Amino acid sequence: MPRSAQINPPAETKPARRTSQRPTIRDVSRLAGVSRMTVSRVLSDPDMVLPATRERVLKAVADLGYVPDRAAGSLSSRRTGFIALMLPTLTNANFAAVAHGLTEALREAEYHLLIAYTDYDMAEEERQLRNLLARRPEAIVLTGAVHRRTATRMLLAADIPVIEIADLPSQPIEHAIGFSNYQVGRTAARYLIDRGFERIGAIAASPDGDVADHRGEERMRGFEDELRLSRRATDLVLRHGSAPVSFHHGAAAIRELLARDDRPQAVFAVSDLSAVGAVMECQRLGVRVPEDVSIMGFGDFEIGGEINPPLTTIHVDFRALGQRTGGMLLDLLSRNAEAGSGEPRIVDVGLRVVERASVKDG
Amino acid sequence: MPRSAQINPPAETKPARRTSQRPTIRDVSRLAGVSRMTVSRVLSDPDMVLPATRERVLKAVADLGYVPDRAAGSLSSRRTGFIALMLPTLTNANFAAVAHGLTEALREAEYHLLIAYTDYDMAEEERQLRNLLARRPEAIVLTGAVHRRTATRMLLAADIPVIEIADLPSQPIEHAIGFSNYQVGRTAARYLIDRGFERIGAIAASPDGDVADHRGEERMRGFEDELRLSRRATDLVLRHGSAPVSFHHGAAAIRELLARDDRPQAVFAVSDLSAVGAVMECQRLGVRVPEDVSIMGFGDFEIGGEINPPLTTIHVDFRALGQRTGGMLLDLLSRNAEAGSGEPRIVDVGLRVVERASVKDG
DNA sequence: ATGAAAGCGCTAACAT
DNA sequence: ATGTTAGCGCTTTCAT
Repeated sequence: MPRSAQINPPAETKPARRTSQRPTIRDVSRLAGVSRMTVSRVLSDPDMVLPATRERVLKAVADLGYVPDRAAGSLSSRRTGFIALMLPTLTNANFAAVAHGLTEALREAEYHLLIAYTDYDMAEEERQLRNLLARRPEAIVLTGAVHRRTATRMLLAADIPVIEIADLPSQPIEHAIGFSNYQVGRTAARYLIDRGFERIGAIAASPDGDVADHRGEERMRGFEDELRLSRRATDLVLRHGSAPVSFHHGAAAIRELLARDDRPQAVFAVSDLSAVGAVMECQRLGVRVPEDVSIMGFGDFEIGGEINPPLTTIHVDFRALGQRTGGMLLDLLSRNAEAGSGEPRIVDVGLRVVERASVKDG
Repeated sequence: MPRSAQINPPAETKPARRTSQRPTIRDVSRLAGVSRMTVSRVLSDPDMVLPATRERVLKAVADLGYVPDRAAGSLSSRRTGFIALMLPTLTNANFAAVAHGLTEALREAEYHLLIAYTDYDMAEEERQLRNLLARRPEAIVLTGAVHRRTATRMLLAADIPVIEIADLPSQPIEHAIGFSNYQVGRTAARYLIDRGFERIGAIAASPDGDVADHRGEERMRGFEDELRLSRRATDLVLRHGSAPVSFHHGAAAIRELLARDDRPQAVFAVSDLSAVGAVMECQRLGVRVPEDVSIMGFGDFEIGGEINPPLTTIHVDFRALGQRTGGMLLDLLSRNAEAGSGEPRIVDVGLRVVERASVKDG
């Protein structure tokens, strides 16, 4: 191929006192005898380059073990390929499933998930949010409903698509995809009332300062509202310990409830984890489920279906939620390239009672 | 403050046709009437700047809602603040705990975890690895022991600290922190042999092409070796279904084992998940644990301690593993700034049998 | 089909 | 204590 016959060295010969030893696009271009742009094209849009040139470049890339630096690419192209995801915790099967589903949906589109989690702490949410935004994600996904004002402001200022998931907020920041935790509570109460129970209880964590499970509390609010509407007492709704709940929580809470004079006939647990813990504790106490007490959970965790008796629960498809979020994201990001980002989208994925054997008729 | 009296506009006045609306360091510098470097200093090393100047800059930052672009910063400083973490899956409580522990350890040092997972697929590991390296992490943590050759080569070429975790590889790439899965198997077998059992079985997933649970298979190898050393038969070691295992796996596998003429007296499950599933299935079948069959698991998942009878298992502290990895990382990255990175470090966090009620003496 | 110039938004290194 | 210069490693844009 013709190379310019100038006396001064061409650009790609420019020496550099580099700190790192990793090859750059310039090293590849020199080795292949092309300009940096040609290397860039081979890597991003191979058909734009003559096959012969392309092969030469590809060989140079392989020989050097060249891996492009996305930070540099992002800076130039203004596309980072990051999607930010903020979760309360990773050590919850349902949230982990969301992350899993999302990653899958985004994998082909070459987006990379940036995960942060808050440990149910709103101050931490704000800190994490700032860190995330510094990475210039092209969109942000977070568990919805309650944020601090400054957090909301930062979100708005970022000027990227925002999707709130899991909890359907009454005032979404922009897009939302999830279900109503309030509705979960009402549904659970309705279900137990319809089974004919009179003394109905619940177990949840107590709301506690900055570290709180707002989602769980919403479920309890719905639960109590529905009880009241049916003229049932709400004094068997127990707030015990602090979030996040787990097996022990349920065990301790059911013990407390069973010790009461007006022991409940049926109990709704804020999470399957608590519910399973409660069932296990009943086994140990010789209290039969559901004959002596019916127990119902939320979240449809795998373990719930495996215990004896299997747990009646309320199911939300978190993995599908993650995948749908991924779909919406892809759509948002592609049409963002064309026209205005369009209307906020609110999707209720709904919920359903999964009837198993831990609840009988009252 | 004195500004140069040149006719051409000084640098900070330079107009830019920017695509994005987000404020840059230049906007802040203009508003505060200082140079960009001063802004940079206020944000990274505030004490270096006069209090009065600092306040002015901070106000400008707040007024504009300025969030620095880390991609640009990384490019310039050659420090991305990323640590890469590659896991088989996020939907396993123990791996999630590793991620959790690691994040905690790194949080203060302002490192950001880049998580990828392979779904136990080695081809995917390679793809993910390339994506991760393109983000120029300062170190990489991965679940150890088995990698493809090209993956190992990429890791070496990246010239950053590599820590293999969970599984202690026989030939570590560099640093390693974990335990020996082979030893887990031997320990389990030894424990059951010492309890006096003769017919000892095990349940695991069958190794299956590219998608395989090498760690689980290692455990089985150790288990079988120990059985042989004690002249026990290994024909009750059952490979059933495919990884990753869960409750159903254990239920199905124990059914198969119990149906045999030479039904085992004791069974080691490759994971607590399988073990719990097995115990639950026994409950349903009316097979008493441990009277009719003893069951032992691995991983010490929370649920194992909650069921009836509580599960005897082998414990590895994954969260501590994550935290220790974080500590090693911090140390490696700081001393990397000083001298050579030093010797490879291999840490065995060990394991211990947690004796509960699901195993009795044979 | 390929290349040259310019610049993305920062910070290291060297002034002053 | 603060400013200036010169890039970091890419991609955009505009030539050719």
